[in-house]
Amino acid sequence: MEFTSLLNSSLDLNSKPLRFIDESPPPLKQQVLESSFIGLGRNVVNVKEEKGALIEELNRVSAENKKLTELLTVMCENYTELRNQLVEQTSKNMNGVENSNAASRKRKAESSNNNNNIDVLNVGASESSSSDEESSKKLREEHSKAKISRVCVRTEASDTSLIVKDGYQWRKYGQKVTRDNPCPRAYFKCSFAPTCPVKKKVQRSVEDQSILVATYEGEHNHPQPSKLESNSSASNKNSNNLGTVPCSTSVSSTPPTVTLDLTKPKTVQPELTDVRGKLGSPELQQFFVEQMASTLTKDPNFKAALAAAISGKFLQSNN
DNA sequence: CGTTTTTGACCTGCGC
DNA sequence: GCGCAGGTCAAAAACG
Repeated sequence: MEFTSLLNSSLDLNSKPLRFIDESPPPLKQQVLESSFIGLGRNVVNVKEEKGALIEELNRVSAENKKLTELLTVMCENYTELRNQLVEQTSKNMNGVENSNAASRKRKAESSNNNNNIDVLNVGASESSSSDEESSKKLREEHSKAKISRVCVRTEASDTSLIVKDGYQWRKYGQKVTRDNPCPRAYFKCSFAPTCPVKKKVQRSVEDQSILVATYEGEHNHPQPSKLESNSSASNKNSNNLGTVPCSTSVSSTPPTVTLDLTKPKTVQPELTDVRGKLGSPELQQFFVEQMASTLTKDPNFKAALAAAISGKFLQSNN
């Protein structure tokens, strides 16, 4: 079930379509022109009626504008609050809570699965179900060495780079074209600390090439560079990373991994619908807020009402 | 000049 | 043992 269908973002603010934009000027001018051909007395009466109607309309628009402003304020507050919760939660995870629950998955399954998004959501779900004792033993050894997590990042379609801004500093050490994906896979090592064992693989999704699939192996043995920089300097040259802090922390959270859009914060993330069952999780809460904002901004009625309200406000202030 | 990226070569694991 | 595919190395190039 599509979330957008649950949320009727159309506030019906435009049930009485405003006529300040596009439509209104011609009728007004037309009326004025027409009235100029009628008797002078009657013209004055028309102007007065018109003025009254306009004032009434302006009052209504002002009320709507106020409602909208309040709604937006509440939404912004909720968003900020949820975002802070997410940052708190994820920063806790970063401080070692996650260490006790090292996610694991089969390398073979990882490479053989073409559907990255589905893989992402199922990561770590059935790792120990293998009947092969030897392979599971190997897996356990592998898992004890490195924790693997995945994250999908939506990028601009025109963006051909394999760069995922997650707040860390990476050095590319290789690139390879894999068999099941025509897009090359890039290999990165964490270059912030020389001893940091974390590696990252980035490859575009086969199905949707605007989605970058980043696979992280291992855990950072140093704090996140972007956080340090943001603490030390306000004019951070890597200011892009600041916005991705909550996202990058979720990168290293335990699976299921969520898909995050680092470039379009308000874009709908359908992948998240599969984890909808986790009501109350910070990711989901943020998703809902983003979903609402997205739906509102995409709704033509909302836009029209907002534009009308703003123009109405201008007209009112001019009067 | 130091760092990062590129890219072909090489290594390793796995299936047959 | 051979071939294939994924992963890594390292020299050269590019960049700031």
